[in-house]
Amino acid sequence: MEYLVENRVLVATDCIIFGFDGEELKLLLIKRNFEPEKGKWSLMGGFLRADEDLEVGAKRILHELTGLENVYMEQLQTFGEVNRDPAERTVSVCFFALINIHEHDAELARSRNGYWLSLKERPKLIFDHDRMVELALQRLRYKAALHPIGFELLPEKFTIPQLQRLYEAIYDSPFDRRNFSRKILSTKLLKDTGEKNEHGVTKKAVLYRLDQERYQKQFNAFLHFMSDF
Amino acid sequence: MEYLVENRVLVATDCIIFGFDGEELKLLLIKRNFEPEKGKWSLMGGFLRADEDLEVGAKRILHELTGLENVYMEQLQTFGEVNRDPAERTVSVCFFALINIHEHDAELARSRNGYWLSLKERPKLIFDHDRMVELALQRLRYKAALHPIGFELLPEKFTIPQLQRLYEAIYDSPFDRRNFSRKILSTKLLKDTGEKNEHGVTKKAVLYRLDQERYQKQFNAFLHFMSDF
DNA sequence: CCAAAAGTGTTAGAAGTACACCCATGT
DNA sequence: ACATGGGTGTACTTCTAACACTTTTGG
Repeated sequence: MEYLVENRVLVATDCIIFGFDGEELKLLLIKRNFEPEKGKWSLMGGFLRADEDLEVGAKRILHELTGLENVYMEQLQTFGEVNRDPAERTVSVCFFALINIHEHDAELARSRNGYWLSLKERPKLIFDHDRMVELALQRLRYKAALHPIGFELLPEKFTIPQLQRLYEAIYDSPFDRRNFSRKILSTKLLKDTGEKNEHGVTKKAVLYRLDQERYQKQFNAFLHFMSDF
Repeated sequence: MEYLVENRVLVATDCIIFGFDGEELKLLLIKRNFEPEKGKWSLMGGFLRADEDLEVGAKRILHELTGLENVYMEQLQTFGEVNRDPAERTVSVCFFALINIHEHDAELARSRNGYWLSLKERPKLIFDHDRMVELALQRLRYKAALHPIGFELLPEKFTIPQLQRLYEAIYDSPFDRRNFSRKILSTKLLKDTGEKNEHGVTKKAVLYRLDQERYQKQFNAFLHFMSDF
């Protein structure tokens, strides 16, 4: 009795894609050139296929826009209000992804009408996508305060001041340089590469890379990153 | 093209219902007297109706088993592997609930074949329900270390030793009495009722109640509860 | 030589942890 | 009077937060 076709709904996946350009957090958003809501901005999304695992579907959708695989991606929440999509009953399982903004396939993104927009100054999005972004930001802040996920947004080699600018962007507030660097180094998650940043216009900063082994081990260890948060 | 009936799936809701009997954490589980998997144990679940918001559906399903409303309930995660339900493609949005075990409608639960079983010694559950319980416990531990949600599992008036036994059950490890009580009281979330526990066989402990006003305010404030965690 | 960003150390206060003694109650 | 569990204080250690000077580099 409960297995009626009328009770089946479309399951969609929407993806909040974060990037960092060295100055501020960005979102990869779609300027829709298709119906519904053509011409408006939305998250990247798509429908789950009948023969596809949920996580696989989410990764497929991310891949279709960025060309990337093996990306940090986490399930955020499922949105299921009856009228969230005016066209048809659709339940959306949201994911958020952290990617290195310089590594994605920019042409592919552009061909799908994807644009990197400032998180803070983003346009209004369709449906309940604004709520999704809000929640994703909240989750990112929460998570990044306790777990070392920020690195996912940076290139392989990065400096501590770069990392600090990232955290300042995430929390939209400044941190003390000395305390920040001490705290980060005390986690032992960074390895000195011996190299120095060539792009600096002043004193060149030391480039670090993640200590992958420790990173894997400590990932769920519940560090205490941003105490001021 | 994507709006095919074949791409529609059933959306179910499963609910991990936690309770605390003063000694250990319990789960409200269903001994299935219906197909599929008749005779086996499962979480309480049901299908989302086509005209029903997701959260409303989850609350309906919880209500059908416990008779309770206004329960602490939080979305856990959505499980969507293709073959998770062998009978038909079903995506399950999981919720977990914290309830005061003495307040639910025991007859109603029994009439639906609901039984409170020990979390630690629970039987194997059907489908991917064991994973759901694991994840729910993990989330409960995570959350309870930072937010004051434990109170949801206790009666309106409770003693600090009771609260401590609850936290010890959640983390399956002992805490120091003196530090625990100092830490809890320092949050200012408890109000002394002036009454004392009548059930004690030795010294009677002071009964507290939540300071609702502060509770609401501080709920998202990111306290640091169990530092030993 | 000046401006701009990187690197580093110290100190005071707060919070966390470990630990011991006294009190109230029922048997 | 004794066993059981409740209540409280103190000292030690660790973490956090605030803060200033020196170094490197390009222009």
